[in-house]
Amino acid sequence: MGETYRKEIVRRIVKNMLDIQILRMVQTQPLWGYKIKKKAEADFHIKIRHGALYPLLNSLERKGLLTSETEHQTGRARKVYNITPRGREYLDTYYSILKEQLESKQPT
Amino acid sequence: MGETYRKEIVRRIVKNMLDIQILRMVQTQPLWGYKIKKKAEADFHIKIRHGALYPLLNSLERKGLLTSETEHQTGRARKVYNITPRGREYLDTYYSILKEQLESKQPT
DNA sequence: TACAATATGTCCCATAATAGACATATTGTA
DNA sequence: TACAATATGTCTATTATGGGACATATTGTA
Repeated sequence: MGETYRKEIVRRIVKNMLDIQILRMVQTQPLWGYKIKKKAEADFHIKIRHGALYPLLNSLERKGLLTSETEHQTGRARKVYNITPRGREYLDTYYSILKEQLESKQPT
Repeated sequence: MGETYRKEIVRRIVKNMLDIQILRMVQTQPLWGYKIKKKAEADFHIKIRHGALYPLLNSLERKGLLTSETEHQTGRARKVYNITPRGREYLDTYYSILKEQLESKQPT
């Protein structure tokens, strides 16, 4: 069927909205950078560079959309991220705009 | 209410998916560049540079997502754009990915 | 003892994107 | 007759982005 452009559009959305995709993943379950990388690569079939991901995670924490706790149990320390109320607000706003796009309304 | 991030997210979507927003507008009614600029600025409350818009419209036509007919009636000639079956396919794929995002599914 | 995998971080350079100017043409209005 | 609005187009200098290297640390395995 008409899935010619699927890969291209998914790629564009993940590339430009990677922070939002991270919020979506972390909302489902707390995750750390390395796991987010692996999960995003598996889910979206695109390559995520860690050199871009870790600075992004740090900036999301600075913006108050994520919080982190360092876990020392396994191997090298992991920074496990959780979504904050602000992060949920950001996601909810995103979802409400998507709904309007689907209803063919222009965001106001 | 929680609309703190609304402007920012709309801006990001329109900036990164301007071609898709153009397809959405043109699907509703045939439009020309100047009108698309004015409509996008009114609907999304962002500034659209014509120096970016016209090359984008030409590339959408080259890709077969839009077709144009030149109208000579009024003032300077207008290139009135219509969406093509390919353009509709592109939009439909976009909408199906948005639906998956809303259902919290990962695109496959 | 290497090497692969896990885990997080910075930095640079080449390429890509963007803002804004330059360019032209028509119509209506002050 | 200017000027604003309509209408479409290109070009360049600056800015932003991205790929990939450099860096370090731990655990498990061949």
